[in-house]
Amino acid sequence: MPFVEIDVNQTINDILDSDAELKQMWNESRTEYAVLGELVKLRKAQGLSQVELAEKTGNKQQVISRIENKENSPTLKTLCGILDVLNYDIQFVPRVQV
Amino acid sequence: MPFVEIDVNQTINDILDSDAELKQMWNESRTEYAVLGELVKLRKAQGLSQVELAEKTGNKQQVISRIENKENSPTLKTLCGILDVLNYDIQFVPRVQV
DNA sequence: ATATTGTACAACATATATGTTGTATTTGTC
DNA sequence: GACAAATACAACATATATGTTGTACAATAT
Repeated sequence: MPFVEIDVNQTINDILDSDAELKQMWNESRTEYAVLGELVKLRKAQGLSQVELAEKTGNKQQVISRIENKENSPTLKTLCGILDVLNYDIQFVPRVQV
Repeated sequence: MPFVEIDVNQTINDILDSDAELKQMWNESRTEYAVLGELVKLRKAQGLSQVELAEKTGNKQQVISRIENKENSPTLKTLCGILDVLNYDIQFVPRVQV
């Protein structure tokens, strides 16, 4: 099969523009998913497994997994517990133009 | 009654140092409470009432109240919904020395 | 004083996050 | 392939966030 170049973002935008309801769902979860993606990066950057992180935060590996896989939306309490272990803080910053 | 100068932080530290269990609770909620405090500031800075913010986010005024008063720990979904309305993003930053 | 607005509180139902246990699947290494 | 570690999945119980309605309380303005 020959290579086919696609612009993923453009493709996503096309799809979203064709479905208002889907677009709303997308926008509603964009911020949250970005945060969770960062969280996974932080854990891996510190060489921690889900099991290790779970032990340090007093959670279960399964809980970490569900959060990282966006199956659950963690409470701020849980999120802060994780960030405490990773030695990170949360900051609110004015949104920049997308 | 004459003025009595006290160092609030020192007083808090003294109390916490005398009760290990209390100290743990304090540390566990410090990060979360700081975040929620910022959230209230952002809302007020934009001149929004709890009712207005609730309408814009699709939540109830009572929910906003419980979050701001630290009675509930909001889900990341709820938090991001609020920040979307306030036009703010979440950033993780390495913790600085307290 | 009355009215209005903003916020807090209370009780209960529902939705969802977490706890728990067990296991399956993936990934990497030998 | 065999093995171990890491991660994902599944089912169920419990804890807690949110939805909902009603109301109380505080502050402010008229």
